[in-house]
Amino acid sequence: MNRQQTTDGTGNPHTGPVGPGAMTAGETAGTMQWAANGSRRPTLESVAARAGVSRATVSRVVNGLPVTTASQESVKRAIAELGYVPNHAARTLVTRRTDLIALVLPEPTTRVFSDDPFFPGVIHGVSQELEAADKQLVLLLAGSPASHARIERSIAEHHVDGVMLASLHGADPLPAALTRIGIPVVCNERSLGPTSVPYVGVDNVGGAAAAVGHLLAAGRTRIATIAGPQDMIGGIDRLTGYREALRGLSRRSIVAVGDFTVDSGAAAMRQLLEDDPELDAVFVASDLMADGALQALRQAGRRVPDDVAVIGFDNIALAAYTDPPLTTVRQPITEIGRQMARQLLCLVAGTPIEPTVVLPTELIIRVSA
Amino acid sequence: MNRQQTTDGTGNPHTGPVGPGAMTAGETAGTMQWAANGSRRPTLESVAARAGVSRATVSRVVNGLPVTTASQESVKRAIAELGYVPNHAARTLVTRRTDLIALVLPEPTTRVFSDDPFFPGVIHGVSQELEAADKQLVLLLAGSPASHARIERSIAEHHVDGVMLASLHGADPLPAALTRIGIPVVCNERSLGPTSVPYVGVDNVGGAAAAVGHLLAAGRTRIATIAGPQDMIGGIDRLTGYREALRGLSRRSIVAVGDFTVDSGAAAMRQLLEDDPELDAVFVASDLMADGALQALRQAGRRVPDDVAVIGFDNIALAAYTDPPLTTVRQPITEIGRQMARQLLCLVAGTPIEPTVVLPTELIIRVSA
DNA sequence: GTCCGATTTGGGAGCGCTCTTAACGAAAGA
DNA sequence: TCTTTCGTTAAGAGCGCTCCCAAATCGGAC
Repeated sequence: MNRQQTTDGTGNPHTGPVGPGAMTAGETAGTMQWAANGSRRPTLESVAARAGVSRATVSRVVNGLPVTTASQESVKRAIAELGYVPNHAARTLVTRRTDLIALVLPEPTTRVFSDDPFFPGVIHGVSQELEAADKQLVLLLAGSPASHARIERSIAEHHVDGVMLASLHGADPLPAALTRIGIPVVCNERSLGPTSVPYVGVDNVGGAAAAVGHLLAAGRTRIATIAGPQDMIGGIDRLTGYREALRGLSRRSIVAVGDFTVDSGAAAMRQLLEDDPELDAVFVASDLMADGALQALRQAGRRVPDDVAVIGFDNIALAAYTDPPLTTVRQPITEIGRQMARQLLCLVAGTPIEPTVVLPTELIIRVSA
Repeated sequence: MNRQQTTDGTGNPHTGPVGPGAMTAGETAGTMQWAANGSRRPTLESVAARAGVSRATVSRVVNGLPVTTASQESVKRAIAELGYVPNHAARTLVTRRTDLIALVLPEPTTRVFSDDPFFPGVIHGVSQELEAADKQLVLLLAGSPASHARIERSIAEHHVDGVMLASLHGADPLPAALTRIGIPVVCNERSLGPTSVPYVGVDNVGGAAAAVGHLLAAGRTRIATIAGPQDMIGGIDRLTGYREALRGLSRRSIVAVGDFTVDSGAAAMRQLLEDDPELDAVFVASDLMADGALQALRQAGRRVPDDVAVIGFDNIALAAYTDPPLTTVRQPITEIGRQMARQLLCLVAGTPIEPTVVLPTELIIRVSA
């Protein structure tokens, strides 16, 4: 990392042959400087000229195709001497690959990166997998409808090789639009729209049912739920799991709906206490909402878990720090990202995949239930 | 969003003129389908042929350059009919712009996206600003040394127009390497290396001093600190602020060092209690470490804030939920991202900038001090 | 020494776009 | 009516790379 700046003639615009003698004594071989003197970066052509071979041969070396050892060596030396780096755009133009993978987060950005560690977790998993495949991650945050259009355009420009969609709302037209453009798509959770797209989901129903089962086993009798938004799979399926666990037990379901935020959880909890002051347990469809519910219960003078047991969903870091620490259903967030990336990479490579991946959830018992 | 699939001949490989009569009755003008029949996407050439003008004229329309109303209209119609979208790679090849901006996070990925909301916050700010400028965000997570090399290569490929570096450790060679490549760079906090790079920082010294001042004003006499890593500006400057506030008061400084994680904070706290059992206050250089410190104090049987006052730094969401809620120094994380992006966009556009931006910090008083 | 087959290499075309240059057409002046 | 001038448009030359195909080269067998 101690390269020195040189101003020799090798980086000049002329692309004619450059003899080996062109290097002056002051140069450090392998670390030549082409940016400093304002000249163009070296091209395949200039490397070829220096190595005394053709463009095609250099291209073969760069791409690891078979070449005789002799020319391989001279090419490699020329590459090192000139500091050649292939031009990404030129390569993309002909191969039609960009090695770019997009992750679309169609949430208002304020929600995406405020408290909810879901998206950071997904990004983490995705980037692990992409790094291994030597692809780059393009982050597309679609807060406004305007950016929705922008995303579609940017993808239509064939700017990326594949797209991951996380956390879709309702029958979002994006999966269908992207499929029509002919670009590989993988979703987080199944699509609610008419178009079916490969997806990676978690066992929301099973997780919710396990939570409610735990409450039942603890002898709770009036179990309410704070559901998530009913235009999202997570919201819908966790409510379904709650209902399934209660079905046949002649237990009435007591439902309020939130939008996965802390405030909506608190509001929903107040509503539930009003609807049924006798309730002794709540299954909440997200930890953030559960935190809001805990606050509301405290304000209402209910003790947790003595008076009311509370179970959340997600197992975010915050869950261990609420008062009391939150019993919750863990979903493997990082693994979702990893699996989405893995699936998409297969799709991009043309390898057939199992279009549906459902990851398990797990009940984490702390203090609140 | 209700396009229908058609299989007319317009999308065929031939690029000769296509008369207006080529559209069959079954087509929906403006929504033609070129991907479904496996043919190539329309090019400038095919749009030109259909509009009865030259490539150059279409290019002008696409780029908003002046063109007579007549040809403008026919071109726009042809673009709509063919569903033309410009090819990003081809454009990049000649303009040498990619409209891609990289954000490099040179942390072990596990730390980047686990509990620390610093990076999500920066990403949030950055993407707000980039969206406004119609640039795309490429996320480069540099966990291992191997990925360090990968990042340098990918940037050398002229894959992005500019780079933002967040949270550098020590004298990281990356800023210098990127500057040498000739690509605009903006850092988060000033560089510790020999190369000076434009940066956006926060008033770490002032924030730390304010925190310690608050402790002094509350009558605390033995004020310790848990410093951050001493190879990062945040770690160094917050320690400096602590020392400056104590200077001249003939107060001994009591220092332990952590690495910004919860566990290191707990360990440091235990060390401090051992070094000076009489201490009555701690300024901790990050909220995550402060949370660890709180746990350690609880385990040691010290009451907060009665026995020991604690102040953190960052004001992450968790700070409001610790036991007791944490008094801390807020730094405007999103604004850091926004400013970095704004600075970099200027640099990319060739506009001169003020190379140093320092954002204010603010003491948030809760319960712990 | 010659021939054939198998490798290896070089040249050329083309990916889709922008930008410069030159030709073109229309309007204005003589 | 003919020339001058201005604005518009068309054509062409790349940008740097990959890939195809033909030419060159090598090795071994006869």
